[in-house]
Order: sequence, then structure tokens, then C-alpha cells
Amino acid sequence: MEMDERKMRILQAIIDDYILTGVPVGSRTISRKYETGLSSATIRNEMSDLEELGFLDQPHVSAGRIPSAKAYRLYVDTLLKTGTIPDDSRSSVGRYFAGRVHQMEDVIDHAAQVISSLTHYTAVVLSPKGSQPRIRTVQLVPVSAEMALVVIVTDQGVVRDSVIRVGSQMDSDTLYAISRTLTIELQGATLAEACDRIPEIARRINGNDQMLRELYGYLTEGQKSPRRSHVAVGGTSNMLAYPEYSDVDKARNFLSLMETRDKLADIIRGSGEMAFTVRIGPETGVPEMADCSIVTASYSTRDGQQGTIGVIGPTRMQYSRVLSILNIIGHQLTDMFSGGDEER
Amino acid sequence: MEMDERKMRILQAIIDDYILTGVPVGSRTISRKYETGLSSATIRNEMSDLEELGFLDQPHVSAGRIPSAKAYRLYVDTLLKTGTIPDDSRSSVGRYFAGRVHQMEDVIDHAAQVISSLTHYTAVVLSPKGSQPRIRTVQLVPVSAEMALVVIVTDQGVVRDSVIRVGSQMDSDTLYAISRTLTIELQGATLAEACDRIPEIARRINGNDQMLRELYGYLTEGQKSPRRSHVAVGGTSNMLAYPEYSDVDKARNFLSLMETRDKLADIIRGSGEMAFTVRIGPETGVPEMADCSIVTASYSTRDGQQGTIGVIGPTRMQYSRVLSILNIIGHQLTDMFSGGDEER
DNA sequence: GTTAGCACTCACGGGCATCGAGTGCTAACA
DNA sequence: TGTTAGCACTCGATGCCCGTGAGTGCTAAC
Repeated sequence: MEMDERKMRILQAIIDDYILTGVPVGSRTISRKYETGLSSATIRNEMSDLEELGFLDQPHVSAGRIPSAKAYRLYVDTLLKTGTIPDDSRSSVGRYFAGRVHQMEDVIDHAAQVISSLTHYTAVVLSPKGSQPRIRTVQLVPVSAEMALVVIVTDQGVVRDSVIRVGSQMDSDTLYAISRTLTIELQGATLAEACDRIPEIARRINGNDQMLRELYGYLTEGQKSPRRSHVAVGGTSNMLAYPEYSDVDKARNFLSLMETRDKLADIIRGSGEMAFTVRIGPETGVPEMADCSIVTASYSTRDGQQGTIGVIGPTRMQYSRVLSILNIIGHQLTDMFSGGDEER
Repeated sequence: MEMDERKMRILQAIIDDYILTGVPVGSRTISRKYETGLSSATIRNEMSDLEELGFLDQPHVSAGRIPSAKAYRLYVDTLLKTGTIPDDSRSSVGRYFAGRVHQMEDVIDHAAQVISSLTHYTAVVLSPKGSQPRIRTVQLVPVSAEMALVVIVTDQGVVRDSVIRVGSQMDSDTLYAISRTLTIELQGATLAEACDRIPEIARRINGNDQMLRELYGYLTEGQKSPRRSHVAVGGTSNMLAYPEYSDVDKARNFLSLMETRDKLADIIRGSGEMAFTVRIGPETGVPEMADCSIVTASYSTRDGQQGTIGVIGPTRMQYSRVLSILNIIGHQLTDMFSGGDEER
């Protein structure tokens, strides 16, 4: 048996209806609500075929059919292939990131908010992650008589900072001089390399032992627990609005997964760095998400780093809408992180 | 009718049992499970009195009694008065903030995790908030040819940073010189004052118009949308484990409240800055939390700023345990933020 | 003041009938 | 040959009834 054009149309209608209502859809519904000039009996025959082909499931004999993961897959693939992602609605939706927003983390948090409130699903945004960052500048800023703030600017714009103790009292100028030395010595090094070089530098500039020791401690520690990328989540409560999660246990599992940010980041990032990824139900590889889908898109910064934005929703997600929203927000983030700083 | 010692003991037993099981407790349960040498009939009489006094509610006539908010209030008050908060268990629980943790936000996030996993309730931690921060140091760190990172260290240790555009190319030394000038000029000023002074400074040092304009823009913006305090939440999913939230709608309301951090911060902070606060059910003043209680404690930094840690749980919360945990963690945070930096 | 006894209440859960949405099949029709 | 009307059948959902049991309140006896 083959898929023909009519079967395709009917499948489409079933998917549309199920996405809308979340209730198994019967043959009558299709023959009446959608413009097929066919009777329910004919639809029934076709549905029976579609079930045999693996596109439909039947929860029990006297209920309607629901689309299988395979059906969504087909649906999404044609969606992606025909490029139905409306990019131009960008203008109509407006820009969500007006004004100057300074801290990358704020932008990311905000993006998660925006995406979740637009889609009514759960949104996850990961900060960009590139290769090993390389040091550009090291600067010590006096904080109090004995404390200094270490600011390390890397080529990824990522700033790591921490307050350390500088042993003897040092004035601003001394700190600046040391900063210059450190910058020259460490420029272009990765953080790991910097770590290795510190003892040698300490030998050359003596007298600042304590400070360098603290700096060393700070860097090694940073190595051990690498600053995982920032993960922003928005709209977790949205999921509870869908009947899929009217079971409290399921909901709890889902929520606690959303809380373990590291795991969540792995799941979201799991899809490589393609422009769009759609993983449906079992494709997610996460048991807790057996009846969820994950849609991701990527954005990039001027350094060519890739960040990820994603939406988690029930398998009967409004894929088309979600893809288009992710597309828009992805572009806006890219604009912002690449144009924003240097060209504006 | 008066409360006597026996009524008190019985009420105590009822509360204990209800906290444990979450099920209305009957007279037999009390007479058997607890060491009162009284028969169920006697307990029944006493319970009837306690109900009349407003300490017990009866969901329906053939069910047991449940403690009212007033009962919890009494319970907590005696708990607080008799100082049953076991402070010494501090050692047995161990220190949760071992190792050097650098960023205040990380510490706060971590604290929320720890508290929620110890209590099995939802934890909220607010970053310290004091009076207007005053500038200590301003430093410009070169990032690229045309960009610089502004680091402003305030007396609250709070560092605000942002990348701004410095017009013409400036080398590290020039930026340092400007930084020194700015530091001298702006030291001790609040951010608002700094804002006001910039134009005047710009007039004196000419040639760096663009940079100062950017700096000005950055500061005014910071004024308009004051950086609200950091709010860390942990264990929201814990709440779903309690039968109180087996109703999905209730759960969703609760969760979406947890998501609006600003509102949440207001609620948690709503209690002033007392050492301990317990608000029970209606006392929270939040309709979504009609059957929740909020317990808060405060911690402080060396600058005398107050931060808040809090636990949100069902009214039948293990108050004693929660108070003791908050006590411990509060002390640890205080130690960390006041001793940690300067004395260690 | 305490307790045993007893009638009464009422949520809960199982059993049962009903309902209705939906299916599959067959036979008739174009 | 494809489409449709008709019909018997399935099975979850809904609603009702009723027995059960935990728990109460009251009374009378200790």
C-alpha cells in the first residue's frame, strides 16, 4: 500500500485537529470539519490504511486515532522541506529586544521569557559556547585595601571575575603595572595554559607571591569546574496547561528535569548545531520526554560561537508556529550579538 | 473556656500527626499513637473544645480534625519562644559551602539548591539589598580596538559591568589614565550622582566624548531599570509531591508565581528583616498561597546589607526542621559574606 | 472527670447499567 | 471500482446505588 495525495491530506487534517484539541480524532470530525468532500465511511477506510502504514495509533478501539511519532516526523519534514517557516512575519511580530541590554545573561533570560510567552510552551536558551576561550586582557581592580577584583576578558567576550586577596597593600598603580605584565604574558593563552604559566611568572616577578597564588587557585578551580554555559528556562508552568501533564507524577518528573540545568543543557544541545532540529517523542532519547517534542534553532555571535534556543512542548506541538518563532528570535539574537556591539 | 496544659498537649499531637501524614486525624489515632493515657472519648471532648476555640477545623463531620492556621501560629510561636531551633546540629549537617565559591550569584543559586534538597520544600534565596551602593572604583578594561569593558566596583562589592564603545582607538595606558580620573571624581558617589556628574567631567576632559557619552547612557539606563536583586529558586518540583498540590490547576498557579521572580521577591521580602519570619496560609497575603506557609530568615554581609532566605511549603510544614535548616544556612551565608572575603 | 456504648454522618470505592463516540463490515449505489 | 449508507459492536466515561468504615456527638454509667 502506498501513501497517495489524498491520504496525505487526510493525515494532515488529523494532525491539525489533534494539535488543536488534543483529543483522539474520529472519522466524522474529519469529514465534517475539513473540506474533504468525502463521507466518514471513506475517511474510515483511509484511516485504517494510515494506521496500517504506521502513521496513526488508536488508543482503544472505540476512540478516534492519534498521529504517531512517524506522522509528526513526516509532517515536520514536509514543513521544513517546503520552507513554510514564515520569516517575514518578523516585522509584524516586532522586535523583542529593544533598547540596550547589556549583560548577555539578561538577554538570554529575556529571550526565554519571550519565547515561552509567544509559544505557550517551555523555552530553553543556552548561552553561546565555542572552543576554548583565549585570554585577551587581565586586569586587577582595587576593591579594598587588601582585595582586588580579577577581570579576565577572553576573545569570547566572556568575562570571568572574582575577588582575590592581594597580600601586602598595593595601590592602584602597582596593580595596574602587574595587570599589564600579566596581560602581556598571558595574552592568547587558554585558561588552562594560563594556569600552567603562572608559577613561572611568579618566579620572575617576586614579591607578589600571595596574589599570584590566589590567582593560581582561582584559575585552577575554574578549570576543575568549568563554568557551564548559562541556561535560561521560561514558561515551565505552561506545560501543566496541557492534558498530557494532568498526571501530577509526570509533571513532577518533567519539572525536576527542568531544574537540573546541566542535564537540560545536554539534552537541548544534543542536536548538534544545525539551523533547526526537531526531535519528536522517543527521538529525544529522554524517557521523561516520551511524549514531548523538542525544537531547537541556533544563533551565533560575531566570534562564530553557536548558542541554542529551544522549545519543549507536547508532541502535538504547533510545529509551524514554533519554528517560525524560533527563526525570528534566533535571527534577532544573532543580530544583537554580532551587529550589536561592534557596528551599532 | 480556656486552653489548659492537656489541651495544649493534645493539640501538639494533632499537629505532629497531621504534619506527618497530611490526613485528618481522629480521636482514636491520638489516644493510641500518642502516650496520652486517655481514651478516644476524652480526646473527642477535648477536640470539640479545641474546635470551639478555633484551633481545629473539621473538613466534614465524619472525618478527623485538621489544625487551623491559628493552631500553627500557636505552635510556631511556642517553637520560636522556647528557642527549640537546634543550632548545634550545624556541625552534624556539615558545611555546604566548602571550597571557594567566587561569584555571589553562584553562592545564592547553590544555597537555594541546598535548602530545597534538605527540606524537600521550595527554597528561595534573595541577594542582599542595602542602601544605594556607592562607587569605589571605576576601571576601563580594553576588550578590542574600539571596545572597553566598564567595571564599577561599589562598596557593596556589587560589580556592574558592561561593554561600551570608546570612540577613537585608545591603548591600555590611556584607558587606565581615564579610569584613574573617573575613580577620583566619582568615588563615594551613588550611581545617580555619578550620572549627574559625567557631563561636567566630560567638559573638563575633552576628546573622549563618545566614550563618556556611552558611559553616561549606560549609567542612566542602569538607573531607570534598577538591577533588581538576584532571586534563586530551588526545588519547585518538590511541591508537587504533596497532596496539597495534586490539583494540577493549583500547581500551575503556584509554579507560574514561582516564575515571576519580581513578584516572588516582593513576597519573600515582604516580611521585613527580622531574624525569622513565619507566615502561615492566609498570613502570606497571597491568594495562590492560601494553603502554603512561608518561612524566612535573613543573612547579612559585612556591609550590613540584609539578604533573605526562605522556604515555601504546605501549611503542614515541618516548621521546626525548616527553621533549624534556615538558621544554619543563614549563619553559613553570613559567615561567608562577611568573614569570607576579608578575613580568610 | 473519664469512659463505654451507640446511633448517626458521610467520604470512598466497587458494582452495575447507561450512554455515546467511534469503529469495522457488508451491501447497495454511481 | 470507488464511495456511501446502514448496522452491529466495542469500550471508555458517566452516573447511580449501596455497603463499608472511620469518625463524631451524645448519653449514661463508673
